[in-house]
Amino acid sequence: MANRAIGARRQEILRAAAELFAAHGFHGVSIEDLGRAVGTSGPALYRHFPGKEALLAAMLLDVSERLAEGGRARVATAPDPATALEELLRGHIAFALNEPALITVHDRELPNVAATDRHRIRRLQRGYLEQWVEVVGRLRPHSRPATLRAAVHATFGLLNSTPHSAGEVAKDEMADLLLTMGRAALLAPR
Amino acid sequence: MANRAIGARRQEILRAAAELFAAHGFHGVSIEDLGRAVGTSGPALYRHFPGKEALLAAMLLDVSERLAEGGRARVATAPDPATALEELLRGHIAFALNEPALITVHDRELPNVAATDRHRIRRLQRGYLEQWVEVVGRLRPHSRPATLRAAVHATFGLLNSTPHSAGEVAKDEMADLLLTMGRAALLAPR
DNA sequence: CGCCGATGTTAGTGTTCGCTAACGGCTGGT
DNA sequence: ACCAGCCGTTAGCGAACACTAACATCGGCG
Repeated sequence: MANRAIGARRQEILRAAAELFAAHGFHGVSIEDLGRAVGTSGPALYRHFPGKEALLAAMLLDVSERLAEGGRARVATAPDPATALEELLRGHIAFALNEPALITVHDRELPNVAATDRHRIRRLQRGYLEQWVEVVGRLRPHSRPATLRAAVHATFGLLNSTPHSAGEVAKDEMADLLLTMGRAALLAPR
Repeated sequence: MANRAIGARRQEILRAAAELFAAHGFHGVSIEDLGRAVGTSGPALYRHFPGKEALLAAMLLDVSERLAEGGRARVATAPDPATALEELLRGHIAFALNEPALITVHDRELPNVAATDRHRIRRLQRGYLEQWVEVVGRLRPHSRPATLRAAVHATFGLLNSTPHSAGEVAKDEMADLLLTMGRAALLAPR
């Protein structure tokens, strides 16, 4: 069985596509560009994805699932809300630092996928956000849910800004910095 | 003199273009789309801008200048670093809340302008960032400049996330929330 | 050997894009 | 009245785009 490397090409394409989409935007990357990035030329991609839009959908679906699943696992094993928040922060920061291109595409290109996939992805994203809201809500019982949602969203903006300031600061220090800033931002208002 | 409304059409086009670029990305908007958004059809735009790219450049240049100039004015009249930071935060938040489309385009579409304009815009952006770094540096004298730059960048990410969570929370409350979160994030690490 | 599924190639199709060309009114100053 | 400049229009051009069609290569297995 050659199942060993099944989908290996797919993953390689997705990774390369993430870099290109992050750098130039979905509409700024052509099928030819995508092919060239993995050593083939153009239409070879249609052996792995039904189209450009479907490729983006697969990518966003994967990211959203990984974020939501990772968050769930971390929250489930945390003994208290404070630890849960700590874990959510660490998980998200690790993701943002290790796969900056994916994070960038994840919060920019949703409008470019077909309605069916878009709804599934949005539900996953909302589920992830609600995990955060619930945890922070226990630490800030006097804040309205709408306020909490806005605060969590703002925190995502903070954590996801990593790709734009890469390189200047070592990864470990950056992780510490983001953790401190994120925690302070989320818990400051009360 | 009809100088009264000189450039009025230009401004109208820029405003409409900002909305479209923010929603669909630079490459996701056609000249026809831009024309339709201001009631004309397509090539009429070439009476006001030499091309699509130049239109984006004009837009980004304007935003960057307004941010840098606004920051300079606010810092200059502040009696101490703490007040200066407060003013920088308030200014940026007001901008982000009042012109969310512009803020979005401002930190996404820089790569899409020609090299000459890109360099001018980047210098303005860097100047704005350095104003923040200098102010925060006085409040955190033990932090390295690189760390401060990363922290300020992350704060911009936090403040600019507004467009993505619009509507759920009233503008005034959102402004307060962002101010508190931004200040806490920037001052937390020491 | 022969076949088959997986994965690539090049050529070509219809559409859309940014932009130019050529032309037409409307308006305000002399 | 006339003209100059501003601001629109439609038609069309060449290039780039997403995608399809038809064919080639190759490894594993009966």
